Amino acid sequence: MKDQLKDITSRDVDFAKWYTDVVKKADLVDYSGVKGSMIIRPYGYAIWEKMVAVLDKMFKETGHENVQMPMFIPESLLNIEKEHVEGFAPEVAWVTHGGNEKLDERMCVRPTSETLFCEHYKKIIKSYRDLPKLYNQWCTIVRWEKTTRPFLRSREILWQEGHTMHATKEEALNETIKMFKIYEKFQKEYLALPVITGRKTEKEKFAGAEETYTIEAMMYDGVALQNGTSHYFGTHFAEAFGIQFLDKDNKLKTPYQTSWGCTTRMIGGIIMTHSDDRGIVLPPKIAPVDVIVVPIGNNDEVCKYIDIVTNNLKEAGVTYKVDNTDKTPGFKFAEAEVKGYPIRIEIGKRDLENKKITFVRRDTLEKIEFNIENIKDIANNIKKLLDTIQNDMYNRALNRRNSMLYEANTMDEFIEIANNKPGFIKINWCGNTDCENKIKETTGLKSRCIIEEEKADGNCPVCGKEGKYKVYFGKQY
RNA sequence: CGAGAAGUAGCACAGCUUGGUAGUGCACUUGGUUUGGGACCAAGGGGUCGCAGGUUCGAAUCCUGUCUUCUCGACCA
Repeated sequence: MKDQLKDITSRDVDFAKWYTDVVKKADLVDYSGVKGSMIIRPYGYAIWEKMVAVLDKMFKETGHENVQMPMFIPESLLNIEKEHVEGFAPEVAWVTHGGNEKLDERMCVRPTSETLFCEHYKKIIKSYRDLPKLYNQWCTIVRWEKTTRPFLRSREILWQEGHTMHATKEEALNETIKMFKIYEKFQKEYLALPVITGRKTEKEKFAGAEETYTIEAMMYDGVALQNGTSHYFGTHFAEAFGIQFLDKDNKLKTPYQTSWGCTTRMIGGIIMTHSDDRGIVLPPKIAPVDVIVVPIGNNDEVCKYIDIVTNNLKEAGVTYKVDNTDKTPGFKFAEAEVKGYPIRIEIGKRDLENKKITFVRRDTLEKIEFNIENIKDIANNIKKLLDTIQNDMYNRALNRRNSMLYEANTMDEFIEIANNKPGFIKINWCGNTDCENKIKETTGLKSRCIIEEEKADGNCPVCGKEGKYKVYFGKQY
């Protein structure tokens, strides 16, 4: 068995090249003629569909409803909330009309839809009885990024954005945390990503937000990937848009707002966390197909067992595909590995003569012999193995991440680690943006998040003053 | 947006220096033999050389512009 597939650059030789190689080889995306606008191919889109199905269910179970808002935002509407416009100004894409019709007003393609939702909420929120409003939309947005990479950074972004309005501050804060926790649960349990979660610093939070909570995943190379955010806006937008409601006490009040979003970037996150030199490795819970069945040789006995196995899998709700192409087994194995099907079942006459079928785990490439006398039990065994793979993938990623977490008490220590070791560095931070900026200037590292469950127990390595928070710093994609 | 590299068949590339009929390998199609880690034989199909100008009798090749992709920075989910 060759260690590395044809045409895939080794992960440890050139991580960036490896990433684009596996993404292409697994047929997840293709480039289009438009910079930063990738074509998501059927297999890549199937992964997104699985993510959408799980998340959408979680959103609906927590009372959210889906809507579809306009794609264009008039300039005057975008400009209503000041911090928001300033934050987004550099990456907004403006629309010009090529025909004879003159646009009365410049419009942009939505970079995010807070303003559109606010305009709508102003119309439909009159009473405390209208609250909360818990809306979400699945759509694409446009942010004019300068450098683009498939899934990690594109100009057209496929995502989900939730926008909610609440009668009280407490309720809105709860919503912000609730959705943040849903993202965390989803990424840990389904994507097998051992994410680090916390609050963004003043410098790093979303334009216009009072608080931003973030999901930070660490990739194989120790670089951070921000995989989802949940924002609490207070009444910033609501005030700017003049949204008010009459409360039970007959007083006019301003509602409190949140928004939260995650994107196809998560697909990039899975790949950069779990995959290897042979191709992508998908966590079973998000893989479009659980099992690839590879027949070897072609005789009645093999066909018979293909039928038995697939019928059992079907009944048990395990998704599968049979590779009936006339390629050689070696080709099929390699193909199955590039695509990252969690389990491969090999059914061949040589095995059948010995009363067995072979399972191969994609994550470890371990071969497991299964006795065909227990064939009725095959689906249960596969289900158990899928669970094991899911757990093992999470634990391996967790161990790897933990091995790249560091602490620094002095600036010298910080610089030493930043220059020599990939990963995140934890410090006691005084809370001053100047210190954050200084770290960025000297090492290029930015704050990932404030760790809420840990208390500061030392001084800020930059200014030497008493630390207020524990904060992770790291490079990011 | 700054620095660098690349774009020739679906993919990987050669040809360019020194302008003169578009090449190789893999993939694809058909027929046959094969089948436990990327099979073999035979016959075939497919490209206005990223795009637009220019120089020239003649441009994949020289010149200018432009678009896309990759790498490294700065900016961001």
